[in-house]
Amino acid sequence: MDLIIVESPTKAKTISQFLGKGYSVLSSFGHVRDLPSSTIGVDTAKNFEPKYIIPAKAKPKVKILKDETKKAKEIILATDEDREGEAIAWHLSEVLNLKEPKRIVFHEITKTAIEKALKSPRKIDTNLVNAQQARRILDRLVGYKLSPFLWKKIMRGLSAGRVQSVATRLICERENEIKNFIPAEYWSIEAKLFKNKEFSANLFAKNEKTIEKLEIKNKKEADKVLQELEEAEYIVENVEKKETQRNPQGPFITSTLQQAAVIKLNYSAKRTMAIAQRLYEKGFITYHRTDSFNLSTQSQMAAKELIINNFGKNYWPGVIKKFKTRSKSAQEAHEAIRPTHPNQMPDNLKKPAKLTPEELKLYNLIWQRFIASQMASAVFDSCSIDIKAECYTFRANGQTLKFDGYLKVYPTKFEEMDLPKLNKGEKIQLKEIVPSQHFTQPPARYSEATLIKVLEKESIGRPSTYAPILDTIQQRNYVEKDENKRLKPTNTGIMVNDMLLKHFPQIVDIQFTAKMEKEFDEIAQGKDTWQQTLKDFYMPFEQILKDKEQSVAKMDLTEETDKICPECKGKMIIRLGRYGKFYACSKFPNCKHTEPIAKPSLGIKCPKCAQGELTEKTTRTKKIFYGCSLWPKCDFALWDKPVNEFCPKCHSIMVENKAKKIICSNRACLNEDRIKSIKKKNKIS
DNA sequence: CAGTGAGCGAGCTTCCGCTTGACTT
Repeated sequence: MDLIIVESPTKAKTISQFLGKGYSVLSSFGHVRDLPSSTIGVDTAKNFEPKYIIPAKAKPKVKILKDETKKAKEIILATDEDREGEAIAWHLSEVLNLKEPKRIVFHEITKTAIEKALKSPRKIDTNLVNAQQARRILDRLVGYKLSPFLWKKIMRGLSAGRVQSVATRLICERENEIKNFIPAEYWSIEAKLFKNKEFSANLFAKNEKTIEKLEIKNKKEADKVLQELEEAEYIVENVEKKETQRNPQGPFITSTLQQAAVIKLNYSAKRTMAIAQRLYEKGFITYHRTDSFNLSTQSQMAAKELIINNFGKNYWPGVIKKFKTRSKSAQEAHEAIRPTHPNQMPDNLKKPAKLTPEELKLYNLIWQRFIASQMASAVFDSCSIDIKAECYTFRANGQTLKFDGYLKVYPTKFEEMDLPKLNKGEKIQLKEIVPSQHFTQPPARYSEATLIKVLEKESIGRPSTYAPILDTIQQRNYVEKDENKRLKPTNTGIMVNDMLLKHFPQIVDIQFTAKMEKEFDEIAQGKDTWQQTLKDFYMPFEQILKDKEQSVAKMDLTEETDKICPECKGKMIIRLGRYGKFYACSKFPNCKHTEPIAKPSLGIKCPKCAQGELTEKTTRTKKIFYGCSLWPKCDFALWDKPVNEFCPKCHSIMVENKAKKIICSNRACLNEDRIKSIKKKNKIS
């Protein structure tokens, strides 16, 4: 029996179905070795020698692989064909002590692709492995050198890294643009016209021979134009008709799926990935962490058949549509995200409910996008009419849908406007002329969707990390979501960004990753060594770091207050401790008095001591809970937010749970209800 | 579920990219 090792257990399962008895297929669950997390694990003095360990989490998996390796005749490493996959293969061969490992690759999980791959094994690509090592070690050096710098100069627990620091920077800079934005006034002038039917045209140019673009900056200018138009005749100057096409977008890849799910379903990137994971495990979609638009020929033929059978021949474009990656850093180890069986229509999955509602919604989106990608373009009849009035030109634009094409399956918004049939020289009746004042708008804060788009464009982060990046910068409290789920920097985020921007501009440079990616490519092509690349980066970095540790002062984060210390009558100040801000006496260490900064009371008397009031508090891990203001005298506390109501049955205080339902805070009382309701249900069925 | 800062010095915080559970409500 031969042993094949892949990265994902679901992939292993699928492949073993294709191959049958002669093979055992197991998975590594991603990387099996890494640098230790407790120390830097890189000896910069010894040519950047890395120290790899098997993380505790990976140990049981590695043990299984070791045991199975002993039983197997031949070991075949079938990890993904990209930089990380090659490195995983190498780490596996090291850990499992493989003398001559066979390495195979495939880009689609189909029987033919795998059988073909098995016929042409190769050796592990050492250059590609070294490119990965350079990437890994660079990230470790940046992260584990800059973070401690921030601990020393700002406060403990902060972090910096090649990816998270740039993501934070983007959000901070957008906020600055918004803050510094000066709105500019401008005016538009619309003519409501009539010829057989009403339509409207916008003023856009003056002196049609020279075509000056017209900018109206204020009311005075607008009034002047209106005055000049008072006696004007409106005459058709030009009519242009043409057919325009709208082409379908490519099938989803991780980044575009996350963007569409935020916009169309209001799912966060994290939630989207969790749902996609389940769809993948249940066998409904192909792998969901990918940067490739490739589609298996099989799937495209299935799409063709489905399109022709369900919508008709004219909805099939006549050729198989292929989409190319725009991103230079794409590694294309997988297919695009598509339904594994295109003829599994979302509507047919509703009745015997194999999918949860959210799974079905996401599956539907993936299915539609994939099928649409293989469909014919939509066709519009568009028309542009120029109308002259005095020295001014108005333009009316119209379009009507002639053929819906792919829009039948993947609908997007468009406006239709049917203009009347007009001929050059015709005179048009003016109904009304409408001037309106506008102001230019500042750019919008990033949403998860728009930030991921920029990160991908700049080659920062990978499909497997877009969602975690968003989590990290929020968990570190650099960024938070506003009421519209848009990303805005916190004070901490701004502080850290300012510090990094001022002292380490080369690291938080938007281009930094792209530059390093070029270097990694050189290593992968054998044109440069990984040690030299790291040396070129690290030598100057180390020197700058040394200088900055000396020259940069620790930030003073204490704040003055009017509060007087009840013990020594000294002034109280606000200090920043491990668990956030607190009041401390300025006479410290002579006076050790401290007080927590209380959140406003909820106006509810403590049900336990009847003296204190309930207030919002936070645990050391920053989780919110509600406790008595007289702590430590009274230890009453709740996780859920209390409301000023009491349980009619047990008289405990009521709380609002996460589902925003008002329930009794007494667990025993609640359990009684739950048991009752379960019994009721059973009776009915 | 609840503590904090100085300094002493111990022990701890931290990166990115691959992959999924095992806890409990």
